[in-house]
Amino acid sequence: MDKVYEPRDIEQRLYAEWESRGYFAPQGSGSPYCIMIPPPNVTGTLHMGHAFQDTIMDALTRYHRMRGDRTLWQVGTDHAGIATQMVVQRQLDAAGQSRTQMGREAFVERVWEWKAQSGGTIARQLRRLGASVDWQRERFTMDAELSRSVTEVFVRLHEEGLIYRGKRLVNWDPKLLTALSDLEVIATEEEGSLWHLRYPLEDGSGHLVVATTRPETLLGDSAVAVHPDDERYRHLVGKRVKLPLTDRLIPIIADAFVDRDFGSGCVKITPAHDFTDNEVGQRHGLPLFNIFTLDARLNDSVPARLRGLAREQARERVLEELSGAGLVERVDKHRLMVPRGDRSGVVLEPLLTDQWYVRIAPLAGPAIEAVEQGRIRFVPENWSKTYFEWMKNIRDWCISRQLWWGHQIPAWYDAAGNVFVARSEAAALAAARLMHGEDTTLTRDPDVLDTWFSSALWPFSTLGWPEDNADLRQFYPGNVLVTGFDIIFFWVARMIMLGLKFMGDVPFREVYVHGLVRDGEGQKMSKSKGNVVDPLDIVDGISLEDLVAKRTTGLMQPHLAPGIEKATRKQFPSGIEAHGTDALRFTFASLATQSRDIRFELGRVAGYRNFCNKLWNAARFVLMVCEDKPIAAPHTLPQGVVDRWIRSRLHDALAATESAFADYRLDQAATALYEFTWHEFCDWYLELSKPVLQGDDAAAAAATRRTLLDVFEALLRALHPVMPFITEEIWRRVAPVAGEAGESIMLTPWPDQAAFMADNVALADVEWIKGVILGLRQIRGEMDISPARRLSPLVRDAADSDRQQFARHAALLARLAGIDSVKLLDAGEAAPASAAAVVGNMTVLVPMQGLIDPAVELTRLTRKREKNDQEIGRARAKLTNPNFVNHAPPEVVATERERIAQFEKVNDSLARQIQIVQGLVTTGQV
RNA sequence: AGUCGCGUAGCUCAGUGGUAGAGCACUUCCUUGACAUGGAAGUGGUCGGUGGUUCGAUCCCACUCGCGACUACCA
Repeated sequence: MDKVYEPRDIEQRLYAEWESRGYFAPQGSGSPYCIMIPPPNVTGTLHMGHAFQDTIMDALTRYHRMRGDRTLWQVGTDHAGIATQMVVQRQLDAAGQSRTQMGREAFVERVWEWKAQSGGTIARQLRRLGASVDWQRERFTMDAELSRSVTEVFVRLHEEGLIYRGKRLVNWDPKLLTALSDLEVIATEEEGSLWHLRYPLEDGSGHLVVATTRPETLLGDSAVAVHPDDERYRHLVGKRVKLPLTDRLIPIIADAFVDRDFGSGCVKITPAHDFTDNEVGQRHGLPLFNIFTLDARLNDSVPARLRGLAREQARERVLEELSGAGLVERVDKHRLMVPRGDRSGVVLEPLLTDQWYVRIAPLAGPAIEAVEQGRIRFVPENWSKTYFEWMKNIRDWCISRQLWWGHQIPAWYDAAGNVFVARSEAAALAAARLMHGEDTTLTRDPDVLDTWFSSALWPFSTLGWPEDNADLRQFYPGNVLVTGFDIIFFWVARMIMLGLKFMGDVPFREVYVHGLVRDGEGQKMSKSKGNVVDPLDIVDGISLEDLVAKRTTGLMQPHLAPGIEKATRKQFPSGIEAHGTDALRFTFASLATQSRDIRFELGRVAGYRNFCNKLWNAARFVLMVCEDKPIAAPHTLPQGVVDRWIRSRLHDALAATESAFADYRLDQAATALYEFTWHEFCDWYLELSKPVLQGDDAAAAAATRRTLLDVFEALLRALHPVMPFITEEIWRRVAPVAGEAGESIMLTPWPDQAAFMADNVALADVEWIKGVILGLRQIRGEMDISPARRLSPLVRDAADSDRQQFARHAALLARLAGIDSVKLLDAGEAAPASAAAVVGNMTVLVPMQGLIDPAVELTRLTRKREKNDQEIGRARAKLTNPNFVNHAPPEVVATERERIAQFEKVNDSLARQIQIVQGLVTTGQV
């Protein structure tokens, strides 16, 4: 084995093997365990959020597979309607082609080509991460089978009256020329103005002042509203004003929604272009004046001179004309919430159009109950509040999009505009002809469904629904959904609603909501900020030049490139080193806390790369001392205290890891395993084993080899869910030596705690050994005594048990503490001038012999005593407080008394020692 | 406006009603046959502030300051 772990070649080779041997498919007869991957955009690429999420899911999947569950991690991709269509459209633009010229069929064909070309990227990237998804079952939301599910759901919902078509105000994207759902609207606070406009009263007796942030929509006003109790305007209610720039007379109405303290207290009502106004309009039976075209220009309903103006120009012109007429009273600066499309970024326009909607209330009720009743559990629990908050105020879901890429709505119209919703065109036609005659012809609704409509079916459409089959029965409901909080509404809630509706059961039992990965400064990673890190660049490494190129090409706003380049060069002066997949995965696991934001820092990955290397070298050691050497038979219980100790510690580490997995606390699992591997197994056990392995007792050495192999092999398995590659690579070398059969660590069972006994006696003994070693190391460390220098310490106040321990562990102490001999002093026996370490009830003395500066030793001892004094002070304060003694639980009081006794004992020794050393310092003798 | 979250070592974060932890960084020493991507020792924190509950609060409660996210029809 190489001295340094080199993941590069190992990872891809192992993954190919796993996949080709079919290890990822559900196996065995254990209870089913299923995770549905949140399907990434088929033409997308893997980002840090994916990598984080996939690491969590893979760790859970591998863990459950090892626990014997019949495990399925369902993989697949999403067609991502708007996003994908935009990408292809941009490609066409660049090539000087136009979508509309091309026609629908050719365009859709073109998108499929793009999918074929780029669709494999994210799958390849998933493989590099080690994701143990079952590729045999890979699905795509526009596969024939899944499309069939979509149609089926649509038709059934329509039959039940839960899908309807209606002309309503909808969030319209004037750039993409499609309707959007409420969730696709990003409300941003922006700087704007509040214009105070004068609307002349019909009778010429003056004017009303109306405050608005959108003066151009004045052309579509139907009324002016005031609060019914507003004394200033009460007498005007029922009268009319002359709408400026038009000849229309509009009424002054009273409605309690008006806030008297905002603006002038008078609101213009534009029912065709504002959601609130629309409701007011309905309440008061006001007419709707649509003044915009689909691309947000003024239409023919406005005065001829204004027609065709884009809404921004329209605003200018309207204001010009109003000020010309003296109708602008004043303009205030005003911060307002502006609705923008989450894809296009342009300001959305509430527009009156025909769209399809899902009547959501009947679906939301059961979905709320499912969570209330605990049939679905959010982890962390808090997210259920967010879920309830939204679900209880949910509004009908606009599901039609004026796009070409997606599931076309299964609705057909005859010439008279009658609509036929059916599973196929033939069925629609049959129905139409039955009703309206044999010569009826149909045209299909051109719209497609919101991408999230098909995503909502993912937990059952991927398993073959509406067919009934074994997979569906086994793997629905899934066990856990792993997702970010950003799509609780978009996806989680909708899966719950439709799962309950069509499967009669929840789609998953638990929803594990993880945090969002941000950069080291806490900024969201985005291409335009230039702070994106490709997870595979952390795995494989990347040169600075390549990184700069990657970050600065293909920018939507090319002018940002220089800034991005500069920042990148500063942050990564020499590019990014290769860290390997396992190091990255371990990093993600360690970051999987319950916090909402996760700051990703490369330094952390480097730390875990070092951890991989540590494990690698532990393997080298284990192999070196075990290969071709006598090894005790498996299942022989070790007698050596150190062997028993490490087994007991592994027992605890496994318990901690298991409970961490059960709680979705991968950070705690990672910590438990890291801690055990590095600070117990490597730092102590490997060192403590050396004297035995090199000693004369062949039987003891063979027994230690057994434990070494047992513990290490089990450790590899415990680490495998998080670090699949390195553990597999090492396991294949170690398993044969350990006498373990099997092709792959992937197929081994999760280590059994019962095989590693808890052993309190061994724990106490090793604590004693460590105490002596640490005490001596401290003296060495602080006195700068060379490790090469052997010591011959003396021990004062040794009890019989201490004597026995010294005798038993002489070889260990000789090696780890670097001591030649130990002399146990009798009571009252004089000692030479020494540095001292208090260990339990005894004091270990290292004769100074010119090695030790008494002054330094004096400071050291004094500092120790001061610390102890603080503890004693605090403990005494408690114990002298009668309230504490009377009210605190007796065991707490007892512990406190013990502590104080212990500290005092130590301080007695220290005081004695300080006195001696003090003497040396003042006399200058050593 | 409403809902939720965060504030702990220089940095990034765990954590607990009774003794405050990790990683990185920092200081000193060490090329000891697993590992310098290493080993040993060490420095560093009135746990945002105030008040309350309690024998005891970093932890529970209230208020407050600072930051953030989400939801929402103040034109």
